[in-house]
Amino acid sequence: MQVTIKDVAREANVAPSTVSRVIANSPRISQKTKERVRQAMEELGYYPNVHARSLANRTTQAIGLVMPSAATKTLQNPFFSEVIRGISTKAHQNGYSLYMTTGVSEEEVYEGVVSMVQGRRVDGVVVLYSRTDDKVVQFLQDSKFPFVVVGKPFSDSSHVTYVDTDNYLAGREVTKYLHQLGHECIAFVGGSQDLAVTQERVGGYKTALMEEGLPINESYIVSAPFMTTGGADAVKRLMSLEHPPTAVVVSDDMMALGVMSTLNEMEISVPDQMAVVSFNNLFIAEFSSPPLTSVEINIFGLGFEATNCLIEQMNEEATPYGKRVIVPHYLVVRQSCGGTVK
Amino acid sequence: MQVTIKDVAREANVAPSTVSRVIANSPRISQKTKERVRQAMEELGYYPNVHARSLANRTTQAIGLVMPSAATKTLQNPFFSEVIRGISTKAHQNGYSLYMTTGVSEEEVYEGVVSMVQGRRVDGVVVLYSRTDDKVVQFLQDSKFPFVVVGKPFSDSSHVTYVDTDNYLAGREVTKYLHQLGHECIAFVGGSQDLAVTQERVGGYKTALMEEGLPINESYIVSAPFMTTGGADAVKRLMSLEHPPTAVVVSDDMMALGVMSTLNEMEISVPDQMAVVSFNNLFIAEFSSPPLTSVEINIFGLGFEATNCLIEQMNEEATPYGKRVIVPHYLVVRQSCGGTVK
DNA sequence: TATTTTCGTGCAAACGATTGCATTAACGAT
DNA sequence: ATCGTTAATGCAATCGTTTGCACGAAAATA
Repeated sequence: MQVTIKDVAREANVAPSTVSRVIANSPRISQKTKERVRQAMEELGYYPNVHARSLANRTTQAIGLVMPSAATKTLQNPFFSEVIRGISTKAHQNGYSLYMTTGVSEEEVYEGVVSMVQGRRVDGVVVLYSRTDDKVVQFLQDSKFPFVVVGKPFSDSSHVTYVDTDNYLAGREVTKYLHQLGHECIAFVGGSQDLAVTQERVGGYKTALMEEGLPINESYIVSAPFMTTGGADAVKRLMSLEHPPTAVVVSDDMMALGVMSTLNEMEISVPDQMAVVSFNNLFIAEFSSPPLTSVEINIFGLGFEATNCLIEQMNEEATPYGKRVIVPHYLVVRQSCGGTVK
Repeated sequence: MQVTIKDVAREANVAPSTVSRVIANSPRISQKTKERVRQAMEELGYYPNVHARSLANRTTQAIGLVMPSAATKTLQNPFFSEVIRGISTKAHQNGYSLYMTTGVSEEEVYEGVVSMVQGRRVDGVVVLYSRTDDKVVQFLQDSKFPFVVVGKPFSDSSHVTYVDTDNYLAGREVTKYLHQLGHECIAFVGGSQDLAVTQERVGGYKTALMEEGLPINESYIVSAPFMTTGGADAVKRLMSLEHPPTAVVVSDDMMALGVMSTLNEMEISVPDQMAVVSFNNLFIAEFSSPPLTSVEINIFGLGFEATNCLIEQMNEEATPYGKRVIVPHYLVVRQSCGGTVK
């Protein structure tokens, strides 16, 4: 049977309430009693029952994680391990632990969130993706529950707190970078169009083209829904154009891997015949051949900052509504873009 | 304020206990009442408070995850995302959710486990790594708490339930495969020596050499503690030997990536001058250049099966102690080993 | 019709903490 | 010696469920 607070109380010759106050380190308890109680806790190997505690003080010391549905391949992207590492680091520092539900469909994920919020299983939620018209964000907002989004939420983003990379800027920068290297025909390969990241990055890409006086060619913009495998189709489509591009901006390292692998099969050499630049700077970027030039977006930092905001919000130290944090990024130049094109 | 069971009871004109029984779908409640109550729940948007529930029935419907400490790079290995995907799929199917603590040091991880077990936060635990002399496994065993290990636990493995690949066999097979291709000088690059996987795989490797009548050359066996970067040192050491190997067994795809990248820098071509084979068959294996020949170990399945065992154990349907499940593996041949060496 | 079963429900005691308020003892001030 | 303070602790209600047992009504049996 479990050791309860009463056992400790009995052992230390005090009331349960006193033990509780010792746990909370209340100044109202004398030093002497505290020591006696602590000793008793030690001896009996007492650990407070978290559920009793949560029930009584209406707090859980847990943060909920909302991930894309387990069915999708998205989850395989090391991006997630890394955000979670950031989240869990900050969470741990502040004594929170992590809680996750999953579901195979979006509907199930949604149900999971609802019951974790309404069932008071967590004190706050980090949402790890953002797509157009998302029920989850809507729900969290309506129930006035503390939450923060990693990435830019679509709906009403002015009222929700989120942590993001300036993807628009990053998209613009890499495109300009390619132009500086001498490329005039620059394509864009992105993930699912209803992800905010994709839209932002493609937006930056277009702006850059305009600013540099290059034409925007819609057939240069392709989206490949399935991460790596999708890359293959995208590349084939691009290369079969009358004027195939000489450089390509890929919206994710994983996808870039797929793109390069396909180019390799087609015996198109990177970077000589095709420059490739991508985003996220996952550790595999360093070890691909050729090593990828990629935008470091500090994924760990995104998770860490998000959790930071969430904790502020839960403690009601937060700005009333809708704080946004932009984590800085920078381009890491490796070999996939080669040098200047003559 | 939260909607409680009492509110529902009032609304439906029954006692709270009846509502509770409706939730549990007890056969003792008439169909008519059930409907009335369900309607009331619907109307009020009732969700049971999980903590009250856990407190009352001493069950949490949650599974704890023990991961290597967040400090290590280990966590970046996509291996983890994939096991977790397996775990969460099975967990979700059976109405369990996942709970994780982390810590920066091993000590903190241990403390996390203790308080999650003693605090009754979870009903069972999946341990995602196994090293020599592990306090966590020891503790779980001593407290007779349901748990299962992914990978082989060292201590007293006969009494603990675990799910694993036959790493010994796999190590033997790939080594023989390389020998069949004509290689005589086969090296082994592994991760940390106190991980069970490493020891098993190296064991299989040695056995194969013996069985094939090849000498065991200790300087051919190197271990590289830090995943990818470590690969560099390992390769350099191997290539500076008087008789450098012509093939290498690498104990993990990630590390193999590092190895190939270093070989690439040293202008040693894979597979022409060096054959590389590795384990895990992560999706990146397919997209590296050259694509990696790797042992598919069904990581998702490991997680899934582990959770399955755990659930059996928690329901006390399990064999008393120490069940072991071996998930089958097979070699996926791609291009990193080339064809037969003359 | 009287008596026993069965069925459907309610009562109230757990589960293991927290916390507002009451209580007691000690102590200095009058 | 009495009173008002203050400091340290205890009492008991509360958090929102579950569940063993009791109870009354209806159905089945005698």
